[in-house]
Amino acid sequence: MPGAPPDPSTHPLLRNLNAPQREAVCHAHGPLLILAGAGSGKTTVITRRIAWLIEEEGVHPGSILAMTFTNKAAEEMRERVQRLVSVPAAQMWVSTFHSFCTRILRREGERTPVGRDFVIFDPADQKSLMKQVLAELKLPEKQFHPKKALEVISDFKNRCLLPEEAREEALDPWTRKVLDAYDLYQKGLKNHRACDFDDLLLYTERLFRDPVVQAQYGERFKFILVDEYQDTNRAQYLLVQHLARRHHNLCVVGDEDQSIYGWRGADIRNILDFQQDFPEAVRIELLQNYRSTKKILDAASEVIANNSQRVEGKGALKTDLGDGETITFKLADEGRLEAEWVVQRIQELRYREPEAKVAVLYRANWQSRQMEEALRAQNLPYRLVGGVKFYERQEVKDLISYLRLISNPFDLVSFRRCVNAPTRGVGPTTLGKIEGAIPEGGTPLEGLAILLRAGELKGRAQREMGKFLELFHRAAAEREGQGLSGLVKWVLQESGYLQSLEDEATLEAEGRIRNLEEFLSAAAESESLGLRLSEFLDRITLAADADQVEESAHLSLMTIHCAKGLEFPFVFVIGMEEDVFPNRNARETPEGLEEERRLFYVAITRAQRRLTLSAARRRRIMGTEMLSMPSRFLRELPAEALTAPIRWGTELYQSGEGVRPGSSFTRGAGGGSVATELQRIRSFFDRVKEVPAPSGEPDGGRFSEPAEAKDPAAFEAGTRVKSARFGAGTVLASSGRGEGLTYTIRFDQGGDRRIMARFGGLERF
DNA sequence: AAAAAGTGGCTTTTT
DNA sequence: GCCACTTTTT
Repeated sequence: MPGAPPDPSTHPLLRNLNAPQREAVCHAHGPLLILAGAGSGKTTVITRRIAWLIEEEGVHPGSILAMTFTNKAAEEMRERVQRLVSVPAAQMWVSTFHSFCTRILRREGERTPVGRDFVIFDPADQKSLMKQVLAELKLPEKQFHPKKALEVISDFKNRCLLPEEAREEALDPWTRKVLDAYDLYQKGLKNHRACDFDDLLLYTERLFRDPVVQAQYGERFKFILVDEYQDTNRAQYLLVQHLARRHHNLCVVGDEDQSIYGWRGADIRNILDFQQDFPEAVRIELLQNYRSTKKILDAASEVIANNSQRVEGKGALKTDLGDGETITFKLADEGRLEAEWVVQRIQELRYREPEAKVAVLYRANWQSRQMEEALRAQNLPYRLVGGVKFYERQEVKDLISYLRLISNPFDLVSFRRCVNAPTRGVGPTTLGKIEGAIPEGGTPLEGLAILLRAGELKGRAQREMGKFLELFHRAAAEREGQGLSGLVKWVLQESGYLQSLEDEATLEAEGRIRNLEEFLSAAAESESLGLRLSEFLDRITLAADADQVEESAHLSLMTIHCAKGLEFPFVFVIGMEEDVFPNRNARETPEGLEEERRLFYVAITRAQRRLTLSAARRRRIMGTEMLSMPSRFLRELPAEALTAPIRWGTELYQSGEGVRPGSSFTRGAGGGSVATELQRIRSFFDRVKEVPAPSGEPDGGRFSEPAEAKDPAAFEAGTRVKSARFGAGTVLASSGRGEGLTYTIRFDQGGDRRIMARFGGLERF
């Protein structure tokens, strides 16, 4: 209570906290910005602050709202708060933005276009609907990729713009066409009574524009907390503004250096401008790091110092954990060898510390494959996070489509899926008839019933469709009668889906049955939590990769995005190569590059004791052998980070201070433009063939082997060539042979092209 | 209509 | 290299 500050040595909620942490915990009223550096005990501070509000300020748990980005983070937060307080914390609203919005829309949903019994479309459903839309608009998929269109639409939605509003912006003709698709896509969603992920935020934000609704929820949530504030997009930002307008008790926690979701519409300015939004805001910096040793932290600081988009006047992270080990870097000749080397290091580590927790981190999911192969070869168990998700497997999606159609009969996408799974003799023709028979504002099942009554279906289709329709009639009763898992079991039996898999009697079908059994136990678990069908469906489509991280796993493989918020004593970051990390698509713009750098910062700061980086000179990407160049981020590491200078190509390469005199590498990515930076790297690459590779170099020395060395006339990767049409360039890779021999060439004037040897008129240059 | 065989296209990152 | 999509065969 107000008055003399509690004695930190006696109050349990302040025990073992440093000064700024204590300040943050005790701050109750008014806007608060907590800049929480990596490993600064953020979660402890957040949970204790909530506990403080409840215990010391007498705040009712039901008037506290906390937003996170993953379900796992939400659950952890709730549990930890519960352990600190004496009253039940169940009434606290702790959830992801998306779950929060779902909850609101299910209460207030009669005011949105989709009502309250909507389904949530996952990306696959979205794509399926978008394809229909594009076909209807006669937009060729060649120019209008469904995925691309959806991305553009998602950008608009994240900025809270509906089609009509988006149209007011100055747009190129292509985007205008996409807006037509947006319009029709929204209508399609409405017909399906469906929301996509972005709609959840968009509709809720619209709802809160209504002063009455805003007052209602604004009054209710007296204390609002947003975690990972740097990752909020415009819609989330506005949502929070609406809710906080009444009480101004808004606490946001974040770290602009860990903003890595710009591609999903996150706007780093939200956190950079918080103090402008709330001039009375108190700002607290948590800079004491309790996770990593000094060398790791120094490396992180040096790397991130190259970014310009940062909070002004923020201090640097400190640690008391000692200098620790030097960061090491391994350059392997080839991707497979890189993976094998990492596995070997892990085995050595295991020998000394059998219980050591290790993570292998990478930029993109495809990089896990070689690691997995190498791990399997050594029989090392590992846990893979992300990749092909459980709920995206074919058989699981099939089963879900039944459940969704039971839950929401307007869902045509699900209808299309389950109507012929297992095969019931319904092809495109029959499906077209059914869809044509759907009455205005009716459901696909009604359409089917009409068709059957009219005797339009013959033979197998007629028999099977009769049974199919009956299934859904009986489902209503089943849904009441038995629990969730009972319903799932019933659907598996009655639909004949399980039977058809059993009949297949293949190894693959067996695996699918096992997956369905796993799904069944997921349903049973949700049932025991008292979830209803629609809530269960929400839960599984809003489940994130990061939710399945098992902290108990001894060896985890995951993307850096998935690793955010986690820590491991031993961390490997693989694939430290240009075009892999930083990713090829991100390096073109300064913002993209800065985000990649933040991603690297996140990767580094996951490590507690030892950080190991690795790269490969050569690797197969998309089936073709590619040469790689060192990631520019390697150069941004402190000079001593690389234990010894290494050779990459013909250059002597060392981090921190550029390379030996005369090299094309110089320091300072922060300064030069992207173009000059690229030019530098390109010229480095071009020099490769000019100098003969030194021999006796333990790391191999040679820049590369020819990708496919069989044709005597073939150009090796790295060869300078001239094309009549495109001028001079450097061979990056070759594929195919004989007539089909094709080179990938990076031309000096810009752009990579694939050119067939027999047409290209290529000559050595 | 369903299964098998062939072709092209392309991969960040995810709630 | 893999997967989604298309064409061919049954």
